[in-house]
Amino acid sequence: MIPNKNSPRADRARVGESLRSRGLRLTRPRRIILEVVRATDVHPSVSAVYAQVRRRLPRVSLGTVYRNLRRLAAEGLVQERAEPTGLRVDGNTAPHDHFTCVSCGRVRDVPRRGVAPPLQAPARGLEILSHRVEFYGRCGACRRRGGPSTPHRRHDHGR
Amino acid sequence: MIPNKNSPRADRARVGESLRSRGLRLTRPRRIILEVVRATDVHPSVSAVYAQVRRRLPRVSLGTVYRNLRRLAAEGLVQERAEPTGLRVDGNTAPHDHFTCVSCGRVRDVPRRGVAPPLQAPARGLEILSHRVEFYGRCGACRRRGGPSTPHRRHDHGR
DNA sequence: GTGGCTGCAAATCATTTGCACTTTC
DNA sequence: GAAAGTGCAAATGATTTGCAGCCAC
Repeated sequence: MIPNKNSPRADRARVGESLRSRGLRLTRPRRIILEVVRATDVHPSVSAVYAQVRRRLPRVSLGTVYRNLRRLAAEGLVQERAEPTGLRVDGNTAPHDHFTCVSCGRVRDVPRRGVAPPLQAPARGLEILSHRVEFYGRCGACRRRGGPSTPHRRHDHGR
Repeated sequence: MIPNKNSPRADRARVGESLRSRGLRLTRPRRIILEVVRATDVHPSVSAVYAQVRRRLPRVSLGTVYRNLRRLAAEGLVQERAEPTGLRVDGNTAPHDHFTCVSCGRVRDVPRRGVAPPLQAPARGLEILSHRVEFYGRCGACRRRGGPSTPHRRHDHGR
């Protein structure tokens, strides 16, 4: 929801730098796609990204959006999230966890607490490189709106 | 991998009970689907489930498998997992976490440590009902096979 | 008996891909 | 100028759905 508070100019410079530093060609579609994804924290679907990008670049194709998101994810510049409804993108590269409201379905970032809680292996022989934590529950708004949980889409904690 | 160690007879009884207790009709396809999912911990894809069920009931349709998995998930008898490759099913209803090997791609259950570590809200105003933890790293076999990580499918921690 | 469930086939939706043309380096 | 990237359209794959008949209750 809360979009990036930095100036578009600064963002653009930072985005260009991110791309260049990974040896990615700085094309117009690519730059705009990354800017769009970084400017939000709502974990947009691919078509949402497409729609946004299109505003600035009416001739982009959906295929280009997919290709670039995949590439950007491979370079670690964004994270892909497979949700039951389809692929979504997370432009927040800082370590953080997620909270999904089972009532309205919205996903928001929450700070990761404890610097690196589960780094030791949860079972023998496993080498842990990273981990993710997903919380499920009801957000403030839905809780206030009262009543028992009214699942958004099946009470599906299974992405 | 390690299939259910209980006798098929006992499983069948338990499965029947699970279904009946939720007011679900005990149909042959439904019962077999649940048995199949419960008999493994490899988080099979839908078509893997389909293939297994088909062995015992050659005329089932893929549609029936989908419909039932969705229904069973809604009743909390299985968990659906959206992976980048498609829907997968987790028949383990006990609380547990997951480990995904970034090298071979296999997902295995790992015990949840600490009874209920993150029950307090990670941010104000949120009511936490449940949570999931996913670990990523390399499994014993892949580690032994040596060398630096060779991602299975893009080093995608994003399900 | 009848409502829920099924098999089948067709429909839908997301994602990927081939190719000729642009653009970046 | 060459390689990488793009737009477009068609292909692929996964999942859903309509419908007529079947089965559990």
